[in-house]
Amino acid sequence: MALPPHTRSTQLDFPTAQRYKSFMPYSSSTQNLLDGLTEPQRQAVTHIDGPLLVLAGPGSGKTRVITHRAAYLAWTATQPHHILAITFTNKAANEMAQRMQQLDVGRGLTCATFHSFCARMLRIHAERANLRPNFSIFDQADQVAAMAEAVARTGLSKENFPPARILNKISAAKNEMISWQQYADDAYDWQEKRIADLYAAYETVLAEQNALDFDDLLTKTALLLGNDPELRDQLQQRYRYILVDEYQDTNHAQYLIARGLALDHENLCVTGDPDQSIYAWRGANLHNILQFEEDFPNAVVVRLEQNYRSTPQILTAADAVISHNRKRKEKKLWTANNDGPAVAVTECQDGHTEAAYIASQIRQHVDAGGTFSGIAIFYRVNWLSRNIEHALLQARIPYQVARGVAFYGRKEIKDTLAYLKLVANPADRVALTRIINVPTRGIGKTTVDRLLNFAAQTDRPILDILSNPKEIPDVSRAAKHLQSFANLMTGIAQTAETNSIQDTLEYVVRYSGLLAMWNKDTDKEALGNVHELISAATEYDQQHADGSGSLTDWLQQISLVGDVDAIDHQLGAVTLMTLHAAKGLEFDTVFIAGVEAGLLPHERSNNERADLEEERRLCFVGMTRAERSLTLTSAHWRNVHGIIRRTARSLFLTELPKDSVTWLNIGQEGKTVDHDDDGQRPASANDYLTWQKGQLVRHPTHGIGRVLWIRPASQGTYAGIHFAAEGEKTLVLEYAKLELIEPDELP
DNA sequence: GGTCCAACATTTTTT
DNA sequence: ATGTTGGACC
Repeated sequence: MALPPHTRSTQLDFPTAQRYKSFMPYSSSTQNLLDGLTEPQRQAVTHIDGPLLVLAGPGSGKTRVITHRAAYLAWTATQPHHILAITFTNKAANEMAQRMQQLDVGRGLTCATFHSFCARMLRIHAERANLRPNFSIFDQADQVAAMAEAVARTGLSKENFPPARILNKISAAKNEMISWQQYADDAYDWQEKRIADLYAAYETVLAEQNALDFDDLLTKTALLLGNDPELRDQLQQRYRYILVDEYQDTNHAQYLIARGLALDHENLCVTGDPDQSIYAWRGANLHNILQFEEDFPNAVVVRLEQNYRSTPQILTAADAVISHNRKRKEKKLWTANNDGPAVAVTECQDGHTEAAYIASQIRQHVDAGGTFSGIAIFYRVNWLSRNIEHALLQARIPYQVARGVAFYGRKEIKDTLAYLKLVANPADRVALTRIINVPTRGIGKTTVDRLLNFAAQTDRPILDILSNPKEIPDVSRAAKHLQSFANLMTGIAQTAETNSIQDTLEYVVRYSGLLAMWNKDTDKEALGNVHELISAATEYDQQHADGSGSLTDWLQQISLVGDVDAIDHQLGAVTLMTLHAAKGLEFDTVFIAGVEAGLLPHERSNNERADLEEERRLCFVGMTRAERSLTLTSAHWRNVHGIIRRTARSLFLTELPKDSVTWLNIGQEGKTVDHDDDGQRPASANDYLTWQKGQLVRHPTHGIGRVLWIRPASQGTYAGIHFAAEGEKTLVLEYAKLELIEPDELP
C-alpha cells in the first residue's frame, strides 16, 4: 500500500528523523500490531485522525493499546517524530519508548511526562516565554525557602502564614491558571489579601532567581500556547498526533496544554478511567475526562472493559468496593481469567504483627516458587513502611521502596546538588545560601546577609561580588573566606565546562570539603547516598556519550523524578510504595497494609463525601494492581507518634463481598486466633473475645467503667458498660476507643 | 561564628 | 519515635 504523500515530504523538514520504513511490507507489519487484539482494542489502535477517548478499566490492556496505536500511526499515517505521548511517570515514558523500539518503529517519538515535556519546551522557547533557558526548577524544599523569603519581605510572620500551607494555596491557584493579579482581585477578606500579597512576592522571589516551581512548568507552557499562536502552530506541525495517558488525573493547566497542542488537528487521544482518579487533592479535574465528548463533539469513544490482569476473585472484590461510589459512571468489569485464591483479609493485633505476617506470607510464597519481584506492598501513608521494612530486613527479604523524591530531598544530596545548581544558574540564591557555609567555612549568617543586601542594592550578580568580597561594606574578616568560596565555585564551573557530570560531581564532593565532613561525622549513610547519586550521574553520562547531555538537562531530569521512577523490576526484590504511586502498575501478589479506619480511608479526608469517594478509588486502584493474590491487612492497635491507639475496621473492608474473601485474625505471636465460622465475615474482632464481664475499661470521654455484658453481632461486638458518671451505656467495641485496665493499675 | 541541646512538629497522598 | 530548628552558650 502506498503511503500518504505528505508523510514523505515532511521528512525534509526534520532531517534528524530516522529513516522512514516505507520499504517494510505494510500488511505484515501492521498485521502484527493487530494480532491478538480484541475488537474494541483494535478499534482504538486503528483509529487515526480525530479525537479519541479510551475509557479503560484496570488491566484492560491499555498500555498495549497505546503503544500499538502509536506504532500503527507511525507505520501508516505519519512519522514517529510527529507523535507525542504523555505518560504519568518518567518510568512509563521510558518503557513506552523501549516498547516502540521493540516494535521496530524507529526513533523520534517523544515520550514524556507533562512536567518534563513542559520543561523542555520552556528551555527551547525560553525567549518567547520570557525566561532564561538555564532556569532552575524548585522542588518542595526550595519552594518553602523561597516562600519563607517572601513572607519575611512582606513583613508577615511565619507563624501566621506557614510557608508550606501558603504554597498549597498558591499551587492550587496555579493549577487553575489563576495569576497573582487575578488572585488579588478575587481576594475577599484580609487573610486572602495577604495571601495574594505573598503570591505576588513569591513570584518576584522566583523571578529574581531565574527559577520556576513545578506548577510554573505547566502554567507557563499553557500560557505560552495560549498567547503565542505562531509557536502553537509550529508545535502543532511537529506534534500531529498526541496521546495523553491517565487523563482522569490531569488538572486544568494540563488540559489547556493538551488542548492547545491539538487545537487545529484535533488528533488527541486520551486514555483513562474515572474510577482511578486519585489526585483531586493536587488539582486533578475529573471533568476533563467526563466532558471530553462535549469538548470534542466528534470524539470517538472506545470502552475497554475486559480485564486481562486479575482473577475473578480480585475483580469481584474490587468491583464490590468501587460500586459504593455514587458519583461514577457505571462500568461492568469482567474477566475470562481462571479462578485464583480468595482475597484475604487479615486483621492483626498490631503493626508489628501485621508486618511480620506479611513477611511470613512472602517467605511462604517464595518458598512455593514465587518471585520477590512479583510482590508489592502498598500503604496509604509513607510512615507505614517503617514497620514493614523492619520485618522484611529481619526476614532477610530483599525489598525496594519507591521513594525517588525522598532520596533527592535528603540533606546530603541536596547539598551536593546545590553546588551544581549554582553553576548551572548563578542566580539561584536558594542553592547559594544552602551551601555557602556547608561545610562550615567561616561564612556566618551576618556575612551572608551583608552579601545579599549588597547584591540587592547594587543589582549585580552575586558570584561577581563574591570574587571581589572587599567591596562589600562591613565585611573584612570573612572576605578571604568568601574569596575562597568564589574560587571553589569557579573551579567547579570550569570542571563542569569540559568534564562529564560524574567527574564534576566527584570534584564537588572532594574540593568542597563535603567528603571530609561526612568522613569526620562517620556518616556512612550520607556517603552511601552520595555514591548512589554519583552512579546516577555515571549512568546519565553513559546514556549521553554522544554529547547530547548537559548539566542543566541532568539537573532537570533529577528535579522531575517521581517516586516510581526509582523502582527497578530486574532487581529481584519486593516493592514497597504508597497507593498513589501504585497507579498503572501490576504485580502477581499484592499486600495492602493498614486497611483500617483513619488510615484507609484516611481520617483527614473523612469530612466530605467527595473525599471519601476518592479514598475508595484509591483502595480500588490498589486492589486492581493484583494479578493473582491479594491480601488486605490491618492492625487492631496502631502506634501513631509513639502513642498506641485502638483502631476500627475500615469501611472498605465492610464493603467486600461475602463470597471469595477469607478473613483471618492474627494474635500477638503471629498465631492464628480462632475466628467464628458463621460464614465469610467475622462477627467480632477476636481480641475482644478475651474480654470478660466485670473487667474495667477506660473511655476517653466517659472515663472508667465496668463491663456488664459482651455480645458479638454481625455489625460488631456490642457491650454494655457501666460508667460511674453516666450509668450504663451500650457501645460497639470496634468503634469505641476503649482501653483495658489491668487490676493492678488501679490505686 | 560554631556547637550543642532542648523543644517542636511531624504523618496524607506528589510532579 | 524521630528528625529538624532555634536559641543559649562557648
